[in-house]
Amino acid sequence: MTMAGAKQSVDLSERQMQLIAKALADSNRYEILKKLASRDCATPCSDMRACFNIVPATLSHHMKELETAGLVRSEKAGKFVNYFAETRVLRAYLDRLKSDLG
Amino acid sequence: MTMAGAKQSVDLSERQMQLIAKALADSNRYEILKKLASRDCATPCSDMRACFNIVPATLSHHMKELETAGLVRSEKAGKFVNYFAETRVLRAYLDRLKSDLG
DNA sequence: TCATCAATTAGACGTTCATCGAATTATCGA
DNA sequence: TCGATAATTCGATGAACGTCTAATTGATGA
Repeated sequence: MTMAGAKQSVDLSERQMQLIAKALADSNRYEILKKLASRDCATPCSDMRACFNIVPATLSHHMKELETAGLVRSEKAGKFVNYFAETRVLRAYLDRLKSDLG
Repeated sequence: MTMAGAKQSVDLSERQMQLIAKALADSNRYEILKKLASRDCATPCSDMRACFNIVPATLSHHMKELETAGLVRSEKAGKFVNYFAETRVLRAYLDRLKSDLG
């Protein structure tokens, strides 16, 4: 039992560690995640299509990669989709890198 | 001017950020780096060939990738090559991720 | 209901990548 | 000097990836 009120810490599998590293290795995805993390509110899909010079299909592909890696969560809002950065997963990734490679 | 005696902090270019992420995305390279980081002493090339089920050419390729990313430094010792983990670069990478995406 | 718009999926294309065997370079000991 | 050993480089191959266009799904408002 950990401290009451503390957010559950995330445990990452080897597979997820690879997925995260791969997700961060593409500059478009990195910028997308950076933007998502900078606002801590919902960010609609179309907002990002305006920022990054990519076609909808490509953006969709990248968002899926980020979601599969666990770095991003999505919520449907009618016709639209909102995205959120999963900061806990990123933190877990950083902690793991530090403990494995520090 | 920073504190006297403090190691110079490393500034990473966008390009190097990508190279590091990509270097960490391969499981063989990750394990190699992990091994290198666990010993803080020199590790000969042949030591690693014994641990990972890789042919010399492939190991050479991975070490080059890690060196290009800046995560590893090498020193020739006669017929052999010794490798060292560049912990300062890794630390800089973690700091940068935290400040960009935290 | 139907036309419109948001987003995803499917399929294709060119590039990058991990891996290997073979050839090459470099160093050491006999 | 010469054979043996360590490591790198070269060239090839098959898989994975980023990107695009076109087709599809899903939801909204007229």
